[in-house]
Amino acid sequence: PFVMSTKKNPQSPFIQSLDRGLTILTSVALSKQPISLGEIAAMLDIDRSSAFRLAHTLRRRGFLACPPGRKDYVLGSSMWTLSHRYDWSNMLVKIAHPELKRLATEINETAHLAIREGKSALFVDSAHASHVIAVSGQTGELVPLYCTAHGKALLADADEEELTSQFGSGQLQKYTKNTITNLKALVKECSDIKRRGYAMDESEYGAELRCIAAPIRIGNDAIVASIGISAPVTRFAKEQYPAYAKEVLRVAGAIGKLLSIAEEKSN
Amino acid sequence: PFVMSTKKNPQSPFIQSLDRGLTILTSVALSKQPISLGEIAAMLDIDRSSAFRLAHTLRRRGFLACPPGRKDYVLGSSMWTLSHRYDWSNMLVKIAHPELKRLATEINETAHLAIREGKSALFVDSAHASHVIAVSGQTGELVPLYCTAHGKALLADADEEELTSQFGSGQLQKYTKNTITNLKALVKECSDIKRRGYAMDESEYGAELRCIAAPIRIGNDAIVASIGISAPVTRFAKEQYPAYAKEVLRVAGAIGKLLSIAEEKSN
DNA sequence: AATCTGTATTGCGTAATATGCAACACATGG
DNA sequence: CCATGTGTTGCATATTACGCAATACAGATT
Repeated sequence: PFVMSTKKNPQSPFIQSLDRGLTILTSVALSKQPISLGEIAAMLDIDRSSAFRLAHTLRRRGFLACPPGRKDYVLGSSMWTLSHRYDWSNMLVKIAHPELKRLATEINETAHLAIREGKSALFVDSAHASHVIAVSGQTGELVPLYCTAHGKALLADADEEELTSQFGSGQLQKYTKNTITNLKALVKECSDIKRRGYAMDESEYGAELRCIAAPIRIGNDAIVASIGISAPVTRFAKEQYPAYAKEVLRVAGAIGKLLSIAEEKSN
Repeated sequence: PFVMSTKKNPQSPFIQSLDRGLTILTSVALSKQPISLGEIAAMLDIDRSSAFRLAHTLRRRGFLACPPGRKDYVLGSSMWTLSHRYDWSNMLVKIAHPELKRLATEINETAHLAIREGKSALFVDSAHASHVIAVSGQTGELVPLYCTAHGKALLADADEEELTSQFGSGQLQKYTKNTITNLKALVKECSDIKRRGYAMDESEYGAELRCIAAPIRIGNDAIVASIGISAPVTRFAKEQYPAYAKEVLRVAGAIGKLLSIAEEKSN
């Protein structure tokens, strides 16, 4: 039980310096403060000169930048440009659609896929069931975050501070008699959702409409989307929540895992 | 359509394999299609095996991913996570604020900094002049993209296809008698703005308000924000547009350059 | 099925490359 | 002014990543 040998691992050939560069990138991105060369060197346990050359290469390519005047590093513009040029929702839709369809078929109700866009949730895909009376929520529609199942699922990780900065501390707009209008109540609701894993919408935005949604997480961490099913209260009884929750959670987990097929296979 | 600069620069020491990895990352991000190993190898003019090891390392770290079933590469979840965890607007504000203040002082009117958030422009910072009657636009306020100077500046690069997918092909909401409600007209307006470099708001959203704004570009390319000045028509005459434009363009360019201090200094 | 073609993946020797050391530059603060 | 902490560069060495070639695997063609 000693020495972690990065020596012979025939399963995964990896390029040391690239790997180190990516470690730097990750650390800088996750840190709220600019990171100095010394910290980088210490973190990787390498010489300062090596750290400098790596950081310098990242800077040349615009992945890191130095705040004007200072000499430590922050994330550069390339990260912004690249991740914005890339059509994430398209990729999400492509990967998630089969699962979305399976969910809709299994429950036999309309299933939706949503992402966050500013203060709203945006439906980016849906799969309809055989029912004639489909739920209104169309692909492309924007709905408020604080009073829909998808929206609240997307907010699951938000704390009071974040919610306040998003919605202010005043009253929220009331759409139906069930709409949460109080920020404190919203904070509680979010923490419940986070613990429970899924969010419910008891006609809080659209009348006579019930919805259940779960956040889709990358690496069991960052929330990137939500998936759920909606139906008129006439077809979707309160008693069905537990059964539907099970399915929705399973599918949300499955999609999250699919999105994370970044890591190598098994070895 | 890739551009590789193979220029040698003995002054700046850079790590070959890291640089190659970043090139791969960039290419994959900018390509609409998944990229195969062969293409990567050809692009870098290296052996397939080397390309494989680089790509494999990127995949291990989640910067690249393979679409389920397929064996070519798309951008991975790490890029999304990292760039979203990072507080870009905060960095933008920090870097741009001194320039924003100088602009406000020079023109002696309120200057605003905005970013795009979904279908709206979001004011993230402002600098006020000595005038008592300040313009309403407060930091944190959301305004429509298609009928404000900041919004239109942020849309400058959008083509008809993108505008249609954002606003649909129907009529746009009319706020004042000057509001552009026709998509065709908006397309024309955007191309004019792109050519001219700045956008104007002739009381198209708020009555009796004039505004001029210019897009802030990273590397003279991607639009990341907009900067401009606003004032009541009683103080901001049409004749002042050219003079104000000059200042706004200069400041927008300066901020864009500051944001791009990713590259090395002078060498 | 068997073969073939193209691609992904792995082993290995070698040479190029990244590394640590040490010297140098540069700023900050005493 | 020197002291001390950074960031930066030159250089020799061995570690590292490279290309080659062999192997594995998948899809199409016969």
